[in-house]
Amino acid sequence: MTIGRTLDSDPIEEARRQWVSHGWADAADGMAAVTSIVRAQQIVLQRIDTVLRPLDLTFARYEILTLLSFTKNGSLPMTKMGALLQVHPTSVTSAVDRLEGQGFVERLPHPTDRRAVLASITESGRARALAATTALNGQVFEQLGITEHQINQLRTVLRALRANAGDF
Amino acid sequence: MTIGRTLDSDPIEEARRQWVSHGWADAADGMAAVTSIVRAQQIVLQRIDTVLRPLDLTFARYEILTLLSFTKNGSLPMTKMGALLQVHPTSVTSAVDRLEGQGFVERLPHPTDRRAVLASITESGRARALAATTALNGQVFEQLGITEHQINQLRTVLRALRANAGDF
DNA sequence: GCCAAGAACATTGATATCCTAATATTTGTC
DNA sequence: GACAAATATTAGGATATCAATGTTCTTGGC
Repeated sequence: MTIGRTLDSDPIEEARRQWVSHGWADAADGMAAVTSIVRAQQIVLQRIDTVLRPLDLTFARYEILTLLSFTKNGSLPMTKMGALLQVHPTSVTSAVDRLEGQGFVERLPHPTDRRAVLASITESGRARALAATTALNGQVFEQLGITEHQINQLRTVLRALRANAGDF
Repeated sequence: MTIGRTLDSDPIEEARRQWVSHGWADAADGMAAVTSIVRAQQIVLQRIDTVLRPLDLTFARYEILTLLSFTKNGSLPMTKMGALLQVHPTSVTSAVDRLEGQGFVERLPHPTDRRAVLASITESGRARALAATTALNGQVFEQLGITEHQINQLRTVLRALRANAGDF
């Protein structure tokens, strides 16, 4: 469901004007950029969830399935997945709980470390991941509504932001 | 708390390479852009929450307080706030519940529409909003770690994306 | 003008997710 | 061998979404 009807002006630009007139001009552009990121994430995640819902997946679970499908033998330790996907260990646990209940993943003991647990993708998990990727490619990733040049600007700038935050 | 240690390479670029080698080159850049947006939002929201936690606020509640502080008489109907901030009515209700419990907002009857409810900011709400803005400006909005030029690129591109999604 | 049907407003309850804190077990190190 | 670190989990709190509900307003047919 779309939230609210179309507004006559851009709320973020309006907020930016408020920042300037309150004497916070030095922070105005940064505030607008941050708010834009938050809003853009809401938009794309909503589209993603709409596409994934018929497949009984969320974006977090889709990311795990796809990551596992890319590995050599289809399995990774829980902690390793959390590190690669930048999510909390608890989120990995709950997501794998659900994926296991759906039959898309199974937990296996780590061969050498008895503390660790391997999450291993099943055949039906592979099939579902592929279906999800196909749907997302066609309905989201290729339909962002901005130019290829803008997409690459976005990637470059956000990579700088992520690098500065210590992401890699 | 930071999640995971520093990785040797960019996970998003790695995913992009996987996309290309699986024959999904047309969607690879869009996938990378979307994933970058999601990750960037995690980063900035985590910083924001860290700054706001000592002030007993979340970003959603901060947005409501700040919006109210910008209005002429410090009050707005619930629905109007939801439309301006692009959040669901239920989220507005729960956020105002909490703000009311904190004494930062009070509910007032709408003067002409008996269905509607006005949320009105209190004096302590104004003080808290100002303290939060000062903290966010100094510790987040002015410290994004990217250049002013990149900030403006980000605003421009994300504005196009939002416009295309029907945001305004 | 009157009234019934539909729309809008706010809320509640149910569900899912994420984050924080705390815990039990296992591993590694001095 | 003691002590610290790592791994995964559980429990609890907060938030967001969806579905459904009660109330009030608005509109269109008569």
